[in-house]
Amino acid sequence: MVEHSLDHVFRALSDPTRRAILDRLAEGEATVGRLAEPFHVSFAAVSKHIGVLERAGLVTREARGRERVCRINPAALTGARAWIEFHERFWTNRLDALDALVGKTPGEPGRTR
Amino acid sequence: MVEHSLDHVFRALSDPTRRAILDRLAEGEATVGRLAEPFHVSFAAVSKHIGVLERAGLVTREARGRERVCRINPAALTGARAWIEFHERFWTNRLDALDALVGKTPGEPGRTR
DNA sequence: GCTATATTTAACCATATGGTTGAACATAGT
DNA sequence: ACTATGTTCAACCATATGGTTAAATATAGC
Repeated sequence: MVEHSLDHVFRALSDPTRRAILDRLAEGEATVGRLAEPFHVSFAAVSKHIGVLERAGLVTREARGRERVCRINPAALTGARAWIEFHERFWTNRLDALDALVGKTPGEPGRTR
Repeated sequence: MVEHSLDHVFRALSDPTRRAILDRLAEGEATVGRLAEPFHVSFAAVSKHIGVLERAGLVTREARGRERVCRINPAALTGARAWIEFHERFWTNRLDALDALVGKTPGEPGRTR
């Protein structure tokens, strides 16, 4: 429900390691330790990455004993998807409309007016 | 067409100024100069931002005389949207399935087993 | 050719990012 | 209580980012 800032969500998604962490989390919840295993970076680095994901609202960390269990929060993605969907559609329509207006089949490069 | 790296696309979208530039471009093509007007940042800064968007494949710059006309390239968004859609759906299904399995209505925090 | 305009490039600055290692903290297990 | 384990925090480093201003480049127009 919290409004997850597009800034943070997009930023979080822009790193391949973080996307891989999300991929892994998609297979089910996991502790930080297990999340770190497949990556060649240090434990602390993964912890930081998870921090970024957490701040973006994409994952939650729950203390379970001395471990921290991470889970995914799909809701945090809806804002980002909505933004993209809207613009993708809007732009495409716009460009189609322009092309229709000009009656343009692509390939008149350098039209100077 | 070109495979626009998710890294670059998400990164480009993570900045509010750049998203605003895209919004503005959605209203139609515009020169760098006109794009820079509404923003309080310097001309060069906007030029750089456009460079980022261009490298991500989100906009194209075409030289028209001494001006550069920027246009939007919606196709560059499809990869990002696909990623989000897939994961959003996948995760949601997963979590639903888990909840169904456990017959769990949320609210048993700190379950130690 | 000279000058004005549009844009990029270069040099620079402050801060953020992603990475490291090692210390600190919290809990499990003996 | 002690020790081992899981995780975070702190300090640090290199590089990237977003911003600036000033110089360089390219074209338009006289």
